[in-house]
Amino acid sequence: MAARPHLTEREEEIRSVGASDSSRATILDAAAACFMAKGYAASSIDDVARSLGSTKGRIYHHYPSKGDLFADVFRAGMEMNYAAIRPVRDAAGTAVARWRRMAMVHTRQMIVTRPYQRVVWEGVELYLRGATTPEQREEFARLMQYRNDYGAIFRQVIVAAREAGDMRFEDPRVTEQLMFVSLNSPLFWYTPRPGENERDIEVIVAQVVDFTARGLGVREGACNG
Amino acid sequence: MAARPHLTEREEEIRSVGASDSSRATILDAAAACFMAKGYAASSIDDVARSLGSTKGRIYHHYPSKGDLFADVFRAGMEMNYAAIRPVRDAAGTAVARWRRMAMVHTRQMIVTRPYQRVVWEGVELYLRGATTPEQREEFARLMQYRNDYGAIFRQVIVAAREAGDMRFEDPRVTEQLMFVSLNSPLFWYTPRPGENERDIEVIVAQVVDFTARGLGVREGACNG
DNA sequence: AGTTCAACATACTACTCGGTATGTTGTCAA
DNA sequence: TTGACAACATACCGAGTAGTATGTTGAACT
Repeated sequence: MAARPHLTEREEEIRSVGASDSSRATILDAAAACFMAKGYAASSIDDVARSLGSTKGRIYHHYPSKGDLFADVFRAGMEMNYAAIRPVRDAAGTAVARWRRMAMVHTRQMIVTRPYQRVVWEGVELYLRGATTPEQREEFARLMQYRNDYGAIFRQVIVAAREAGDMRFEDPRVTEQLMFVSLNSPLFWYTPRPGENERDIEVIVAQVVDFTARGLGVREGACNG
Repeated sequence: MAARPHLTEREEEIRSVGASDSSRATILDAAAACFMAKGYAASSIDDVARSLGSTKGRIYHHYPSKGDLFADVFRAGMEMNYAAIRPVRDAAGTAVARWRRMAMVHTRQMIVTRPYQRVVWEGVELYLRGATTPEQREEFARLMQYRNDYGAIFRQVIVAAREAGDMRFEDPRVTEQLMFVSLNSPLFWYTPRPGENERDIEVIVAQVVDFTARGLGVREGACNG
């Protein structure tokens, strides 16, 4: 009988924390949607709360400030990206083949988790513009580091592909920027159509990745599987 | 003696209007810089005025509202783009050669007139998000038309190049988006270095255009001049 | 049954910002 | 010299907003 209460205690602790996390996740979704729709500065906490049918109290119970809420959406978006490319980043095959799979997964992410990814984009801009309070600046710096590491993964792969003779480009830094801007571009021009299915998305993803692959100078016939 | 006063009158009218326009141009520059630095929503009229060493009165004397000021920066940015590509858009040569010159001029514009072009970018986003008042919406609609016409010029050229067998891509609409996102990308990652000259900019422009050209499937050896 | 506490809602404050109403000044025509 | 007007500056108002302080409630725990 000593183990049961202990187990139940942990179960309920998990369920309790899970309930709180569930509410936080709901807030996070609403915040992502609101920040995407109106941008950070034009979005008010009341807007987010209204879209939830709640009031500010709920949000300030979970987040100390608007900036922290935004940062958490940023973090969640980046974690989604890491989780998405994890299965393919260490897969077997040539560097260019790995890159192609990573690029497709990444681009699909931009479409499927668009609200979060637009917050990531705006978060990067806010940081680069220095539009952050000193306290938030170090948290944003961590998130930027997180994001730069993600970029470095791609950069390593395309540099390896270039060394293997399967890509050709000049400055890796500039090329990384061009690559991400291309792969991320659905953030700005993709709008979900009613009755759209996964096939339609795959068609778009293919075009985006093909364009970017050619831009990176992928050798003709190198891994078109 | 009848012609002299008339001439002087016109001269002074021109000088007078020119002085007013000069003040407006100064305001426009400051507004573009401010909107670029902080974004539309986070920029206040007082911010713009402060950066001019003036007060709100000066701005509201020339512009009826913050939105109109923003729209005028938008318009000015687009006019710069039209003026920049005018000499090359109707030049002789193949479509792909015309495209390359247009692309280089356009990309250079993104770097040289960056504050204005970032406002153009944000203006497009504001319109697409519907973050405009009903009155401003029709002015923004005109500006969007203006911008879409500009995009159509490029689209016609790349479609012609494809028909000539010098490019290969699928959906022209998607491809146009990808092309502009690539060419515009210096807006987001270029930062002027101290002591940078025109050569350095040309190196960047070349990389951006090369990447985009390959992305558009420009045939190997087709116009690398 | 009573206590505690998480998860909110409500009420309020201090402050910013867009816009307006009005005052001031230099300039130019008559 | 004097009105008129453009080009601002100054003073002010109302609306919205981030953040806080406090009230409320249902559920778990004892």
